[in-house]
Amino acid sequence: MAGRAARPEVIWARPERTGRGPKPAYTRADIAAAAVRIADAGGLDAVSMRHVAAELGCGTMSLYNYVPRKEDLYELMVDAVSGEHELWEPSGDWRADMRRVAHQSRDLMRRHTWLPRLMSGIYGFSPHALRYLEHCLACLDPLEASYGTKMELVAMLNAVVTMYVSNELATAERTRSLPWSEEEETAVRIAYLGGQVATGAYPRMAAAFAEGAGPIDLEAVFERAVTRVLDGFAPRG
Amino acid sequence: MAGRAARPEVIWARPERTGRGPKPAYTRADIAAAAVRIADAGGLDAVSMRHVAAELGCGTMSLYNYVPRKEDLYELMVDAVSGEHELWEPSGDWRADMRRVAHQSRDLMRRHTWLPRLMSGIYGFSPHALRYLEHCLACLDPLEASYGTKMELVAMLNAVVTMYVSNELATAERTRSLPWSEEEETAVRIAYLGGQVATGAYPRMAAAFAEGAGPIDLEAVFERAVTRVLDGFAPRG
DNA sequence: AGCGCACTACGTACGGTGTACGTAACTACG
DNA sequence: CGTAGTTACGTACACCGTACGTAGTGCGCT
Repeated sequence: MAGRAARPEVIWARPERTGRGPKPAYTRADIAAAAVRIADAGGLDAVSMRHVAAELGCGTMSLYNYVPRKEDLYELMVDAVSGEHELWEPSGDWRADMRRVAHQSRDLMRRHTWLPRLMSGIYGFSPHALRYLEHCLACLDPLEASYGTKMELVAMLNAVVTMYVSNELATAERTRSLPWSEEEETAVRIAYLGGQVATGAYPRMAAAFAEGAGPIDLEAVFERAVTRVLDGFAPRG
Repeated sequence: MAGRAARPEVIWARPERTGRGPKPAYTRADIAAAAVRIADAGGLDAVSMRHVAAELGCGTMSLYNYVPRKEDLYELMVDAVSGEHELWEPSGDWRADMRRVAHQSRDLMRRHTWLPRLMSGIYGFSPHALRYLEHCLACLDPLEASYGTKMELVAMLNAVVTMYVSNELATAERTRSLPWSEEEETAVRIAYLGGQVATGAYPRMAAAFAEGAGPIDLEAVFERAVTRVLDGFAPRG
């Protein structure tokens, strides 16, 4: 009758250690690290309670002492890799600093390709997320704007970076690990798209694809996107 | 030895009807509609092959004649609701038109709250997505820019709208359907956040929360975000 | 006309999932 | 010191995606 109390709390609010029973064998950081290791190696779908428990070397159900629901495990994972954000002394040039933040976020998501999928569903302010946000706000000190506006800037930058990496990964993933060769794959897609476009129903799409015949410079796309976001918040003048 | 040929093709490339065997009992639209109905009522997690099949009134495995993998079912769903986009004759004012597009996207995601979760993982250009894109490009005809730039505009607008609705839904979802009362929930969160902030480690976060004491006007946040995106693409002057 | 094949339909079965629940060992607090 | 609250973990259940086999159906070819 231990009253596991499946109250849907925020996991960060529940203390990691309540000095009553036996010492917990693992820390939240341990568990998060194990889950991250699995996700990095085998993708997010490989992250199951059994799998993580096995990686830790404990029984499956023991995990539930630390993590009330799997969703919370996800939160732990996001927080863990958020800790990889390198924080620096703000330079005084908020645009340069935020640019650097954007690049770091992108690198982070490239390193942990499951991150974009999880970012959309996370509510809470995890410890590392707080540190990250505080750092962004510090970088934005030179910008004359309300904190509300600064938060909007950070949110918008994150949205753009996340979407960018999602697209990047989606196209990259598609070219890999298919029984078809890459050329055949793209050929099939081109054929389909070409067929649709050739109906004449989508003249502008046709023009767009004709225009972008060569390979797209994704790096340049990213830089432009970041620049545009920052421009939108720069004081007019 | 029917060679079900689980080739990872694009579902839109495979013809809906190959005039050989018995007539299919359902169309893709039927299936998509059933799945959408289920997702609207019970959330995305309620969408299972068995469930959708039951809703259609057929055996579970019959579904696999129409949809090779569940992921493709998702694509069908996204395409189906994309068809709800109302298209109009471009007004000549591209900013106004894109603003309207943004509002429509937001309404669509509010109506189908599972959409944001799926949007991140969809690669292909479904029929309705093509129509939608073509319409956006038509609205952008007055804007003097390359099609590449216009595509970037649409992508960015979508990213921002999606992220906005995700946040909106996340906060809305949290206040609902918990054994706790809403007041208690927010109290717990405030207590946690307040505790973190009170450590003094996050002075700017503290200031930000102090500043935004009142309820946030989400509508205004959305308008500002859209405006900023569009401003970023307006010709300098 | 009639054969054959590609297609539909669907039941069964397998390996996986999240997690509720019960039991046993353990430790800090009253 | 007892006892309450915690950790540890095995078992069990409902559900998932889907591979596979079988039976029936009707178009296309000879």
